[in-house]
Amino acid sequence: MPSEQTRRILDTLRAVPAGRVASYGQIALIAGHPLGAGGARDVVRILASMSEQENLPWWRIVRRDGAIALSPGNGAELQRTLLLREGVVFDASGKVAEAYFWTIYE
DNA sequence: CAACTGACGATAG
DNA sequence: CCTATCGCCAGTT
Repeated sequence: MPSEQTRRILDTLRAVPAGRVASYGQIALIAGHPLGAGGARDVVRILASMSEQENLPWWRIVRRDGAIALSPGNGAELQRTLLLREGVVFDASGKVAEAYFWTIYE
């Protein structure tokens, strides 16, 4: 069973609108986690093991610099495809433009 | 129950 | 600009 904090993260993840992306640290911050870099790890672990069973939009989570976090061959290609399908655009370096990052105000 | 595992991120060099 | 390190700790095996 997920802890209270974990559920908060799960909830925050589900709040990310389609066509938008969010960083691990951002999710942690919104979920009220001890932040910086440590909190992001929680998001990572949670997504890494529970994304499938929890019905989470794991593909909308990217690194703070906008790059896909997954290793190539481990789902990175799939993630990129899913995001493109939602209207997210990648720049020449294979990163998502900052403009696509989610903000809690909308 | 102990060990293992990381989809990160900030900072320093 | 890039690489290397360190911190962080729940969830899975």
